[in-house]
Formats: sequence, C-alpha cells, structure tokens
Amino acid sequence: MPLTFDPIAEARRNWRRNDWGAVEAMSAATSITRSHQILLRRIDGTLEPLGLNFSRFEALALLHFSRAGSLPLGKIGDRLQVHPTSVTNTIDRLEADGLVTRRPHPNDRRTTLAGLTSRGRRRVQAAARALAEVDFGLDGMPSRDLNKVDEALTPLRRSAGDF
Amino acid sequence: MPLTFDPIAEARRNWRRNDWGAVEAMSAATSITRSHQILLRRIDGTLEPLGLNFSRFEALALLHFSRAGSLPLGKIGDRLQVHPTSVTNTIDRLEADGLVTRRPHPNDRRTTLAGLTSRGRRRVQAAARALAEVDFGLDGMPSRDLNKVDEALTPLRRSAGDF
DNA sequence: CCTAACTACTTGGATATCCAACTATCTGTT
DNA sequence: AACAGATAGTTGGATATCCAAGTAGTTAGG
Repeated sequence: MPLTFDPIAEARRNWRRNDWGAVEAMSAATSITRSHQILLRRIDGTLEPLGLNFSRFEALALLHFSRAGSLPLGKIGDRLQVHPTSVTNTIDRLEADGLVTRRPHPNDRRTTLAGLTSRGRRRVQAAARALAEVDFGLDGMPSRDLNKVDEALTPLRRSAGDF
Repeated sequence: MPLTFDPIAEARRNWRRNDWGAVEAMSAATSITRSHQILLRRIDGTLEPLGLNFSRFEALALLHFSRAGSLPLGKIGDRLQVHPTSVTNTIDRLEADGLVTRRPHPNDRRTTLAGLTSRGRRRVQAAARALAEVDFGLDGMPSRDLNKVDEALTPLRRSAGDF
C-alpha cells in the first residue's frame, strides 16, 4: 500500500522537530538507501529470467571486458568492491550454471582464474541488452538528473578511497 | 588496495565500446549501488558500538517519532519499505535486546504493536547523536551536493510508488 | 449468520553478504 | 637456503533479506 506522503520529507520534519541535526545528510543517505533498494529490485527482476542477479552480472561483465576473458578472483573482488568470500560465492554459482570456469593461474599457484565460457559470453550480452532495455531501472529519469546523481556522488566514492 | 582509476568511468568506456547502450543510466545505477555500499558500511560501523544497525535504528526512530511510542508491525514495514518477515526479524532482535516490547493490539487481535522501552528510547537518541556526529557517513559532502542527490532521486522514489 | 476473501504476523527455506580462521603459496630478509 | 610475513582463496558461522506457505483473526456478501 503506497503512502500518501513522502516518507523522507516526513523524516526531515521529525529530525528537525527533535533537533537531531544533520538533516540534509540524513535525507540524502535515506534517499540513496531507498533508491538503491528500488533499483536493485528492478535490476534483479530484469535479470531473473536470465538466471542472473546484479552481482553475478557485474562479475560476468567484468570478465567480458577483460582482454583474455578471464581474471583472478581477487581482481574481481577489487573491482566490484566486495569481500573475497562473496567472490567465491558468486563464482561458485556462475560455475555451477556453466557460465564461467575456474582455472589455475599459470605462474602463481595461489591464484585462481575465472574465465567466461561461450555460454557465459552469450548470457552476459543478453543480460546487458535486457538492462539497457529498461534503462537500469531508471527509465523515466531525465539524463540531466542521471548526470547530477553521478556527479554529486563521485566525491563520496573518492572519499571512500575508490580511486 | 585502492584502484588507480575510477571504476565507473572505466565501466562507461567499456559499455560505450561494446555498444551496450544506456550508459548514463548504467553509470547512475552503479554510482547509487556503490554509494549505498559505502554509506551502509559507515552507518553500520557507527551504530555497531551501540548494538544497532541501520535497519534496527530506523525502526527505533520510527517508534520514537510516533505519538504513543508504539506502532503495528505492518505499519513499520510500510514506512521502512521492507518485507513483513524483515520486520519480524528486526523486532525480534530489538526485543531480545530489551529495546522494544511486543504487545497485542487492543482492538484487532491479528495485530501486534511494537513499543519502545525507556532503554530503547535512550538508545535511539544516543544513536541519532552518533549518526549526526558523522553526518550519516556523508561528512565532507557539501550540502549543495546533498540536496542535488535528494532532488534528483525524488522522481525515482515517486516512480516506485513511494508516495 | 456463515462462508469466502482479505489482513497481520510468523515459520521455514533460499540467497547474499561479511568476518574470523584456515590452508597453500609466494616473497623478501637475513 | 630458511623463515617470517604477506597474499589468494576457501570454509564455517553469523546476519539480513526475500518468497511461499501457514495460522489466526477480521470483514463483507449472500
């Protein structure tokens, strides 16, 4: 059941009334949290018929973009900013679905390479088409606003040491 | 290990090179996803010494703002936009920590009310102070940018039927 | 009334994420 | 050469979320 008021506007009023401070930051953080929730649901919904979710898609896309079509698991974690155990889990699932294969690194026996199968390559391309089709769940947002979001969030990502 | 380049800028180049389309939307969606990840980690880190996470804090704050200091579980789920089972889980934990209590609704025996204990009320106020202290993980972001994010994301939330 | 449809919450099962600890391997210093 | 410390990945344990299904209670139509 949809609300009849903007819950974030309401939260702003409540924070102000209680003198809890940092109203702008609270509001922005809550907006981001809720937007992420909306987007993730739409994106995962789009990918679900393809047997993927956003995490697995991101991993496949990364492999697709790589020269050799394969990368060390650690590299994947660095790029996607997720914990090594999450990479293990993601690649486990992709491997079980026949979309990637694990292979030992030729020079470093600690390292495992994940490589796209041809099935995986076809799948990630289909998934990219599907996501573009629905504008990543952002259809309806003018590209001016998309850029505003992007620009405004770049300093946050930089402050987290992303690059 | 921090990257030496912006992974989203890199993704934009890759999407463009592969003609995958919807570059602006991909970029914004990825920014939001990553920003959410950063914020949630900072916020949960701030709340952890208080025995809370963001979800539990949000539930407590909602109860604090309510007239009676108590709300039906379903109402909490509507406001926080989470699944009923998540509310059950959240309230279970808060109740185990002695911050809320469950009480039957006086008129509708299907309904359970969650109510703040005095411990819970003190806790949520301390948590709000802690979060304001660190500007919700957004410290360093100029409030102009905070407002830009907020404004730009409002149509997305509206499109999801939030209000 | 009484039954069918709806609503509120919980339980059980699946998935995704993180952390701590472990194994295996590599590297740099002595 | 040998060992201490770093690095790569996995396993086990904890938590949070969702969905499907179940239980209990309420409401509205015949």
